[in-house]
Amino acid sequence: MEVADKKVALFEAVIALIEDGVDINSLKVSDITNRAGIGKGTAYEYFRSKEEIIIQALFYDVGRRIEKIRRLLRQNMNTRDRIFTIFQWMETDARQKSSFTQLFQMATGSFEFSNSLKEKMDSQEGYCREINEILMAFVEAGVKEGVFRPELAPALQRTALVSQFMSFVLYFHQEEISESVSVEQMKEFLYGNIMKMLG
Amino acid sequence: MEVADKKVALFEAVIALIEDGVDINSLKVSDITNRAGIGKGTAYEYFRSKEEIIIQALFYDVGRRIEKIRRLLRQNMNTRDRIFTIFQWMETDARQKSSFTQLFQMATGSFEFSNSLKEKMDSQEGYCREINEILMAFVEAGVKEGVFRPELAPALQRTALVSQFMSFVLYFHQEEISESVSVEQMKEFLYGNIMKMLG
Amino acid sequence: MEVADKKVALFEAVIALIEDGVDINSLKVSDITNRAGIGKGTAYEYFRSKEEIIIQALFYDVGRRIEKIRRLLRQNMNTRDRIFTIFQWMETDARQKSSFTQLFQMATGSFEFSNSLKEKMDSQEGYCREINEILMAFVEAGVKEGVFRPELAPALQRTALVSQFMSFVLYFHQEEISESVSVEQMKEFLYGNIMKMLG
Amino acid sequence: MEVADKKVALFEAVIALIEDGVDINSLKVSDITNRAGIGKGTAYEYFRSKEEIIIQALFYDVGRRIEKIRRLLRQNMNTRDRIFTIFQWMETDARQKSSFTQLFQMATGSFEFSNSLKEKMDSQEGYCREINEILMAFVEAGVKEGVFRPELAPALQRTALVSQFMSFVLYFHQEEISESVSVEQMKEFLYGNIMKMLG
DNA sequence: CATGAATGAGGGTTCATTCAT
DNA sequence: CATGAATGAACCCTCATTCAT
Repeated sequence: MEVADKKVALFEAVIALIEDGVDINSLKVSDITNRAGIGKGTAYEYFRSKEEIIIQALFYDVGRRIEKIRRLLRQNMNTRDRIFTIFQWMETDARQKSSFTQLFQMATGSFEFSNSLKEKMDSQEGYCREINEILMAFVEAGVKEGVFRPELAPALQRTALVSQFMSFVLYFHQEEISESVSVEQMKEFLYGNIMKMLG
Repeated sequence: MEVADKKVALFEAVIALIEDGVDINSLKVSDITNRAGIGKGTAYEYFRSKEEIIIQALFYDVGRRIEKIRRLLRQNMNTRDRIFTIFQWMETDARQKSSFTQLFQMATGSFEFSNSLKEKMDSQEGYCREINEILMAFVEAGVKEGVFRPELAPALQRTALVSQFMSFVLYFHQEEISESVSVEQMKEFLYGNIMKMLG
Repeated sequence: MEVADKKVALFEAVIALIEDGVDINSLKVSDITNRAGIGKGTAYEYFRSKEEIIIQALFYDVGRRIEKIRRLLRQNMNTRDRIFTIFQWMETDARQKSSFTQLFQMATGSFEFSNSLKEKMDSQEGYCREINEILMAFVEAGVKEGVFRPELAPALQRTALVSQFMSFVLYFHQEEISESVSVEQMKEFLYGNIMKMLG
Repeated sequence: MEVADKKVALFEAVIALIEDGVDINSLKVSDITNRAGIGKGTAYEYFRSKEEIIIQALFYDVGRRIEKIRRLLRQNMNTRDRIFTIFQWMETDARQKSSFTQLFQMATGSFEFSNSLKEKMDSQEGYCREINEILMAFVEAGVKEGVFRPELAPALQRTALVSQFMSFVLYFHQEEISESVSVEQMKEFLYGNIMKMLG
């Protein structure tokens, strides 16, 4: 447990730094360990390289957040509530410079980080797959509930869903629109869009 | 003009390297100048730092592509044709690791590059505004044409539009779906979504 | 006694590692203590530094081996038998990467180990003196026995002796010759050389 | 040629440091470049690693010295003169902590330096072979001249020769003997030994 | 102007040593 | 006492930037 504690302390430090706006590519080991309140050398008792720390930190964070949304969605509710639950979750957990954004960038392929760690990047798909599973379950439940059209290919339904969730992320990054449209209005608009596309 | 030539040569080199899959954060000055076929020191005759080169290169590329889509959209056509024109443009110009993707990442905020250059990042909004203008003109034309509902706030119409364009980018990054759904099917699906949301 | 046991355990570990082919300059404290089966910190209860451990280990090993050859040579025998006894001893005790080789390298001066420990290096001459005593006693006995010429300065006689013993060490390091000449042939050749030089 | 100059400057710096008594294993890149009068980074324009610098420096030095002894031995002379020529050469070129000593230690196998460069160590045998060739030519010439017994296997003749040359090196490292026996006396003694063994 | 050789600041990593348990 | 987790000094190497030619 001690070991896990130290690892987690480093993870939290990485996440905190990212949320503070430090670019992932300019994170220094000393920054991380200082933030974690431990010595520079100590990090190497638990990880073999800086990259290992950062990547595992991202995975740790994303995993934690995915677990959370999973738990939230397990509660019985209808599709509308589920969609708003996801909006709520994104608002608190997947906003800004969080590791969710990092993940998204991984998905678009530009997060290379280092040539030697592409292998690890593949296991990242593990999380993509997890997210995908959540989305597919979401789609399935919507169909079962009778609010999503069953004849539409699930992959396309998922695409439509994701498009509105991405819009929600973008909303937070566009000062201009977030000033003229309230969060609640935006949620209703996006929800309406989903229903128009899939209903 | 000589000067502009050298600058452009450097820009093209940066763009070529990015399209070759080199991560933007691991671009080296020597790589860029070698690719541009000029001496390493020469780059510093025209730019004050590596970051200046790269950022201006991205802007150069994005600007050129925006100019292209502007020109394409100036041709008289209906909304459907305009949407497919944009799809077409994205397919050839904004695919992969292009500067469009980079721009998108700038938009989501994680492309910091360096703490000392945040100021330059702000001028990036210049391009965002340009893109925004294009989109707003697009919306306006759709309304004028009678295919987009006029009562919907333009900012929301734009959001809906962008969501489907983003989905198109994502489509190219998801092997799983790009294998089961053809590009044409996806275009039709996304077009349909736009019409459902805005029509 | 406990204390001595721990020290000896560390010495044996150092010697074992050297005989395993680990370079003396890349020995790590953790390697040594792991091999000795004790905790890393414990080593510092008995020694002030890594270098102290290693140097003392070498001395311990060399001292033990010298004691052995002393004992062997105390048995009454003639010069020829004594020479072959030394060959035999070298074959089993002073071969390979043993501390004898290390000692030899100390003698040729290149084993510095660290600038701060030159003082300790001087005490190393203690062992040189011991070896020297053995050799001088050897020479004296040879003269007394009447097989070594008495008119030759003992220091020179010793030089001649050592030259053939060194050749024996070298023999083990030259695959080319150790394949074409058997150990016994080599011993006879070197013995003959000694007699030619000193007889 | 410029390039070669820089390389040679680094080689000379390494050699000078070694002759100053700095241990080969504690040479720092900054020491070397400071001594060579160039910037630290510059070394990496010509070599890929510190080890490459040091190893090539040793080879450079040994090669140069071997070339010198070759040239000296090419002059027509009898065996006695050749032996004294080698003594002379050792006195000026192969004394002390020179790269010759380093080479000798490589030969006895304890110069590991680094695990990743064992391959290069094999090419070191190139020099061993060169030295061997010189010695074998020496033996052959002695036999042809009629001063070395032809019936003795060349490998054994070489062993005998080397034993006395090694004794000469040792002589310089033993204050005790170098104080009581003059260099010339030692040379005559060792020469006499060679003739007794091989004549 | 154009160059690329030279530079050195900066950062990742190792490992001897310490000290709280 | 014994331990091994924690530490940070030390060092190799990279690469953006400079400047003499």
